Amino acid sequence: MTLRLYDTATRDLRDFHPVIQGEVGLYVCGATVQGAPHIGHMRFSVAFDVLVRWLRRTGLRVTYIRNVTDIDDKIIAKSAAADEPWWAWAAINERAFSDAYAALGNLPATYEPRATGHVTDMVDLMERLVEAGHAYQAGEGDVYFDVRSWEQYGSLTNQRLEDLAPAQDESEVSAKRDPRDFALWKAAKPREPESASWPTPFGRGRPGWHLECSAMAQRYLGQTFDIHGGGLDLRFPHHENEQAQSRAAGYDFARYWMHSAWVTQGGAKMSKSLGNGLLVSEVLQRTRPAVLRFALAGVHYRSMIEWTAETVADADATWDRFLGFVERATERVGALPADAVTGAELPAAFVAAMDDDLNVSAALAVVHEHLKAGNSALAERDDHGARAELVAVRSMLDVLGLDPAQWADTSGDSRYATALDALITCELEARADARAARDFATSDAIRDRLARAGILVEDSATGARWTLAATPTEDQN
RNA sequence: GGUGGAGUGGCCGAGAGGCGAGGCAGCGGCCUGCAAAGCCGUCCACACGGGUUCGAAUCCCGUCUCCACCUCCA
Repeated sequence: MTLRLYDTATRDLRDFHPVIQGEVGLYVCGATVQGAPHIGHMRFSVAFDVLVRWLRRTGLRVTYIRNVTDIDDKIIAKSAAADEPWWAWAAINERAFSDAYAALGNLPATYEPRATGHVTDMVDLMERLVEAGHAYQAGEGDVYFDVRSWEQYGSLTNQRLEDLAPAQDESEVSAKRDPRDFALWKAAKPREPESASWPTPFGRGRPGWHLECSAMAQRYLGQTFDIHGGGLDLRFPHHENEQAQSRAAGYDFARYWMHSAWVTQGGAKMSKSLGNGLLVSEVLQRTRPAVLRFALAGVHYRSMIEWTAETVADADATWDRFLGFVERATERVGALPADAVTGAELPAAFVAAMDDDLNVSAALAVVHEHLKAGNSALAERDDHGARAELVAVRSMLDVLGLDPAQWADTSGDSRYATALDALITCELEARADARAARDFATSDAIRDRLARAGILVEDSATGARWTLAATPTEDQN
């Protein structure tokens, strides 16, 4: 069984064969750090994190590049409005993105290059394109890619040049040979800070968005690499332009193109301009990070996720089921060594699902089957069976970045947890005594009192255990 | 207008010619002093209209609805 991935360029599933046996180069377009991340931004990061985890789990060595676009029109405009230097504004938001990526359990990228750190690479690429006759200087220091010089323009998104609507910005059109030509380089403007421009043979200016990614991908992954990813909305013009300029410069560039779908609200794409962007930081105030990750990662990466209260509630319930089993099983059979999870042989059905273009829904169905078997084993006091299913469940969830044992809350001072457990154990002992004496009024009063504090009591086959309520109850604020 | 995608049971969501997807909620049962958790059962759907086929949610033809990109966007 080989991995099959949906290639946006060919619009079908293709067997995945890396350029270099055993290694994968993956470039994913990261964020333009003009503002704080909303949950829609996390969709791509989670989707490609699952891809990276799966590739690595199957034994491939993955070089994962996720760039940061830290110079662009909006960053300059917003920083000016906020009276901050553009680079400070970019840094603040880059930090917010990094925090959000980490909070959702995304593995760090191998390298996370910033556009401003690769200006010379971009200028080199631009000069090469000008020399080859695929780009030209216009006006003060603008450099454009000549789309008519490149016959294959439009091949990524299956569009013909004559079908593309011409750009509407009249002021820019004048300098271009063709209104569909796109900027490789933008001349410095008098009102913009001088630090936001760099010298080039064509004059001072700053890079266009598309050029950045072509240059950085080549710097870290070479002239030909395996997979280029990003959000679906980047297909055109961004990725089309990247491919055109890279190939026109003589490089093969990406061999597979993958695009993740987005998060919608009321059917519309979540975005700040529509005012429906839920900030990650806001959502995490009332939703456990693992639940947010599950909500984003539990659906196929090419399907839209309509975000409602029920989306979160569903994810919450399922996560509790995962967590509950792993905790109960671990209490019974003891903690598993790390390599028992990461080195376990995965159920064949799970492998088949993941190999089928990362079909996480089908993969999760396999998880649920093993979870059910594990719960049954626990009920039958079959420790061998319970352990085997614990290994299966945790190893599968680990591939999705959702191993409950890894999401255990280790924040804060463990002395508090120990003290809390001791106190609750006292309560549970008192309750057990009352139950033994068939004084159910007392035992229920204890249970109710704990419940009001957000502590849930379960009577398992081997005695009472307690958990914290998943979501803060309604009376809290 | 061009390009790409989607419509599956109360809800979420896989599948893609015959075999139970899975989950949530509901209902019935088991377990429990009662609960909770868990387990078992139940709920048999595929936008619409035709057609092909022994057999279609899955193929073909037509229709409707929705979304996205074509301007910055994960």
